[in-house]
Amino acid sequence: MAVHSRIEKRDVPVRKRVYENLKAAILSGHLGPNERLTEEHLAETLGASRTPVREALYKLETEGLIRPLETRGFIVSGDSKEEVEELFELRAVLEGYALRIISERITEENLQQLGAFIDKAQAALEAGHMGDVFKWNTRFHDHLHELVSDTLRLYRMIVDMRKQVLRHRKETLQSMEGAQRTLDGHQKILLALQLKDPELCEKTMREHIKLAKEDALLALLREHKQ
Amino acid sequence: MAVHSRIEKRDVPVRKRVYENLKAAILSGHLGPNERLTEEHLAETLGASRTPVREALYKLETEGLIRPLETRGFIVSGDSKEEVEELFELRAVLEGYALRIISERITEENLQQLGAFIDKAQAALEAGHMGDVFKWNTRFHDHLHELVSDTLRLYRMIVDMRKQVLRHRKETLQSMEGAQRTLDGHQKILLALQLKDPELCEKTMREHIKLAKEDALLALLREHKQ
DNA sequence: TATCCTCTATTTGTATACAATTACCGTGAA
DNA sequence: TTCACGGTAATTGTATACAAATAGAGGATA
Repeated sequence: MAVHSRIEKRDVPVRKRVYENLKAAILSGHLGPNERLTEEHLAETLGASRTPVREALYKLETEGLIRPLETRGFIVSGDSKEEVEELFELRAVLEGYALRIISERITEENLQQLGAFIDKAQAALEAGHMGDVFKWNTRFHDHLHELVSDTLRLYRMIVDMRKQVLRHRKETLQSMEGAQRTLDGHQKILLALQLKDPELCEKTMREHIKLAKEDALLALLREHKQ
Repeated sequence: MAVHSRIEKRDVPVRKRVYENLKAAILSGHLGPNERLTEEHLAETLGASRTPVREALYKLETEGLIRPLETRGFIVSGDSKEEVEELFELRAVLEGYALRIISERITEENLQQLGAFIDKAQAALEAGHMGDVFKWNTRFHDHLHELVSDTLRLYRMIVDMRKQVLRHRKETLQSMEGAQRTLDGHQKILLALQLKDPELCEKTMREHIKLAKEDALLALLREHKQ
């Protein structure tokens, strides 16, 4: 019967739980930039020993969410203008390339699905349901990403970076005109895909993400001012 | 026994030493693809405990050099045609973008340095010193990479991927005509940089790496045939 | 012989122990 | 006050211990 020990424990590894918790705390802003992280303290807080904590920390480091201090410990990566810019620039390059690949393998069904997401987002926008707009836009991107999930490196990089972007996007999509601009971008992307023009696809996606970069930078500026 | 505090130990962390050793073993082919890695065994072999070994393993995993087995342990990543292709395609994209950035900030001094590397490689080639050709070509790329070392993410990605490439390049540059082609590529890159044309820079670097991809694939094919 | 089961040896996940390093704070001298 | 120094606390690096999970090798049964 191999009963899993006692009652409560799920089968999810502690290391994973710690990692997810930390990541969530950072991305949600609950752990602010430049906040100091020590193994012991985290272990205590999260109810684990230092071993899984330290493994989670190293993973977060390679993902760029935290960075090692000169001597000891880590701090949450800041969101300086430079870092945000670099993040978006890289996304532009990688997702641009991804769209190029996608354009060579996309099916009619995929195209319809993407179109449906755009329509739903558009409808939500007109109804003023900003939360839904965000949801369908996210679906749009996720659907695209799934189409390169077999090119593992690329997929991982894109997903990693996209997760981090969410931190800088907290208040970006709030404005109606910003949301409309995003949707227009998605429409252009869909069109490029329909034309099955790799060059155009890459270019369009790059431009789309560069626009998002501008929004993120503006949001950052606003945040710092207040 | 417990006292290992004699004179011998350098200050380099065990974890780092283990990581370097493993990486070297994999990249040199000493640990072949699909070779199974278990923590205990590695720890014993490398004269360390499991803790640093396991940290090194996780790091190698995120770098793509090894991959986790379904249930337990890791294996050295294979070099299937698909993986090699993906690796080079991504390098083409990232290094292409890097060269675009570089073109906007490169100095006259840098240009001369790069030119000098090309000249030295050319001279070595004509003298038949293939080892030196390789060395100067490597310097050429390293010098370029240093110029984006401040954009940390990009730099890390590029350096990581380049390390892995070396594995597939063992016998690539052996042929004279292959080496000459590489050198011509470097010359074109330098020219694009001198023109300070970002678009051309990106395009040229992409093409250069795609050529290298073809070489690597040919070498792989040869290897598998024999 | 084939199949299923059980028991054991491996192997990993997590916790803990301990030594080495570094930061931090307080005290005393200039 | 400011600087220097010394000792203590905090923190990390590594090793080890132990429990949980899995694979693999017989052994029993048909």
